[in-house]
Amino acid sequence: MKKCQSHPHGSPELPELADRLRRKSRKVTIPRQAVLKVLRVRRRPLTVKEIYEALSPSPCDLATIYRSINLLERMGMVKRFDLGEGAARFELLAEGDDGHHHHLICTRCSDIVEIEECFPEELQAKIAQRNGYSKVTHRLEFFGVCPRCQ
Amino acid sequence: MKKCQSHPHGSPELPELADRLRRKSRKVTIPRQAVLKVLRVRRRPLTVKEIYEALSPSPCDLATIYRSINLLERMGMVKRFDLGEGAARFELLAEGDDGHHHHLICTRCSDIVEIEECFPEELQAKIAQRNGYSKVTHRLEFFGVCPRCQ
DNA sequence: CTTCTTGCAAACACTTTGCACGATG
DNA sequence: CATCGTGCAAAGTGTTTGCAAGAAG
Repeated sequence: MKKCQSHPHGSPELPELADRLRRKSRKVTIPRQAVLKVLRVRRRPLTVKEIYEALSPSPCDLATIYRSINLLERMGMVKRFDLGEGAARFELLAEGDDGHHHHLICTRCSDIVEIEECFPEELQAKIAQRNGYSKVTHRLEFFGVCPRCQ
Repeated sequence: MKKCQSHPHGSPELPELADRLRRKSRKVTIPRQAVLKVLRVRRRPLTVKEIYEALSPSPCDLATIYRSINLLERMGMVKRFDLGEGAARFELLAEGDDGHHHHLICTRCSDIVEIEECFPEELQAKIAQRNGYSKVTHRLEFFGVCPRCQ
């Protein structure tokens, strides 16, 4: 009797995720479903350790989470972010979404807000051109002190 | 008979660096001078391993490089960059320079170009304000394919 | 001669991998 | 039942730390 939430935040539902796995002839296993579920329920980008802890009291091996998350990343279902904390963070991606967006992170409590703004395209084009680079993208994250930590 | 180069790229000279150390009552040791020298001669941000290799055939311990670089960072003489490669990179800072700038990195050969453009201030202010964050900065790096790798 | 640094080795945190057992399709 | 995934343990990075020997001021 599971509630049929309509994609809050654009998060795909679990059955859809299972489908995506099957379509690529990947097995839909307990750990993979669990990882997807955690990523879907928690909104902010999670570290592997956070996923692991969210999975207890019936956790799976850390190695399994790493393998799952890497698979999901290769399949384009999950996006990896490096917020410079030493550990990578992962976010669920809606189908077709390339996941390009940025975050604002509280340097005190690690609260994370998703940001819609992006680096201006014309400016990036100018940078690419001036240096003769092609296929230029960027990685951009903001840091500050959140309201509650001030 | 060392050439008295005038700060290319704004890099401080070695004696000046030694002075900065002494002023903070830190000892001017062989390894520290060596690390500073490597950072000064090579222009691009270097990893600890690169510094280590540049130091051979008379290298010092890796731990010493880590300790030196951390000290120099705390003293504001060196700036750490996380370009998402797993290993941090370090650049020499001119005195007074906070080192805030960005890079364009070739995803094929890891060539690194320094970029003068920055994320627009008004936009950043807007982001900070909308989310109630204070003291907001950003980390921004560009990735692409350099002319030679295309 | 006192204090700070170094080298070495061990310890750490995050992540990956080899292999035999186990579950999925 | 063939294939793929898991748990476990070990190994691999990048980085830090404890400690005794050594160098700088």
